[in-house]
Amino acid sequence: MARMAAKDRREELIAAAIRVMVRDGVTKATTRAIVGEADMPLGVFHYCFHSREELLQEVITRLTDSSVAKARDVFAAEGDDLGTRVTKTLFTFWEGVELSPGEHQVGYELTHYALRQAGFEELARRQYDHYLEVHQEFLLKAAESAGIRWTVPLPVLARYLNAVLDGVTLCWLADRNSDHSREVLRLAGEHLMTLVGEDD
Amino acid sequence: MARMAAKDRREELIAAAIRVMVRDGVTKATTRAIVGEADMPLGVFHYCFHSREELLQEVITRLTDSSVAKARDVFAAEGDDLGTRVTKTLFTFWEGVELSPGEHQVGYELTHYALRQAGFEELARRQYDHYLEVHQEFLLKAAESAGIRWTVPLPVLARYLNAVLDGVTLCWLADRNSDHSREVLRLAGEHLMTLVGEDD
DNA sequence: CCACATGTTGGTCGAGCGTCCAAGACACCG
DNA sequence: CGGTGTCTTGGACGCTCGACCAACATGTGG
Repeated sequence: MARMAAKDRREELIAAAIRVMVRDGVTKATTRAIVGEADMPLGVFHYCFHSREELLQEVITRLTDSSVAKARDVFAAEGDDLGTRVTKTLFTFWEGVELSPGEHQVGYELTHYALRQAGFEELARRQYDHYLEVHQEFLLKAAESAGIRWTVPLPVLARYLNAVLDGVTLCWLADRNSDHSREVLRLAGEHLMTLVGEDD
Repeated sequence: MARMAAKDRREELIAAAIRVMVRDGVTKATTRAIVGEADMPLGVFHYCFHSREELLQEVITRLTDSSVAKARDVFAAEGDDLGTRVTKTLFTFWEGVELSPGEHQVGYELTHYALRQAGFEELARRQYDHYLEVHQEFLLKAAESAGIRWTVPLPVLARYLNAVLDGVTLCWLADRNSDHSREVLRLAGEHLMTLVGEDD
């Protein structure tokens, strides 16, 4: 095998682990499956990682960071009125779900894994802290640029938004009813538009 | 060990499996952990079940049936106006979540397990079909006894309700923010009340 | 009382798992 | 050139898992 710095190999292994998880699920992402995906000999694994848990920890943070970044890109669009901006954001998010369901599925699987693994609960908490933060940020900026304020406390509204997106995704992963899922998003978007007040 | 019909032993093993899952998670529910919880010798397991998957299948259907039945009990209350009835239902559901988080956690874990296990996807679909059906039933009966109709198609509204509950629960399992979770439920309840029209 | 069905038990098998290690290959620097 | 630190590799370990089975115990019906 070509000689490579341990740091670089770590990155490739993390990427390979994510690919395996997306394709086959978190539980199937064994050390052997991961090095197999990366086409490396087994011994490499524990030369680059203290333990399998260390890699999993890394995967969780990378994956939430990347999905947070992806979400931030979603609401980059300026120049629309509040209503179409909210709608666009919701449906752009939804496109992402339908385009790559595996990634979202892995997100949930990792959350539940972390909640059960002693010492990993904190990671699950941080995961949702980030999600809530992103949604709050979106709501704040949208309100600012539209010159309105939300009539519901921002943390609550962010949690509501997060809940609807998570809930719709979860249900769709099970029954794949795209039409109804989109209708729910439309409904939630319209609801948000009823929660605006005059700017203060 | 006292002699017992295989059918009865099956039931005890299923119950033991559920206890293990609620306490330690689905992945920890190994054949050995389950017979240990039921205080039976290991050999019993494959005398009562073809395979571990057969038991898991049974656990999934039992657990969704029981949570569906529990949900049905929640909205038994008659004699209130629509608003308080909706509120009461949401918060009774929420009490159940805070009282026994493990059960709900297991529900999600089993969904994701089923979605990954070849031949089990159908079970995940059925699980959510049942949930949606219960929510739809609630919305229908509530509307009937209040003499109103919903201005949104019932399947969509049921999915919306399901999404909010699932999403709030999932987020709370990670960060345990009860106050904000309840505020979200209140918000969703108020939203529902804006979706009523005159009876037709 | 025998025969047959049903239930009980402890041990064992092979596979897969995370982890570890010794031995070698390679690169860089004094 | 020799030495030192970094990387590579295949194999091996101890363990847990789902599954299986032969031998035995117990109940039931003729």
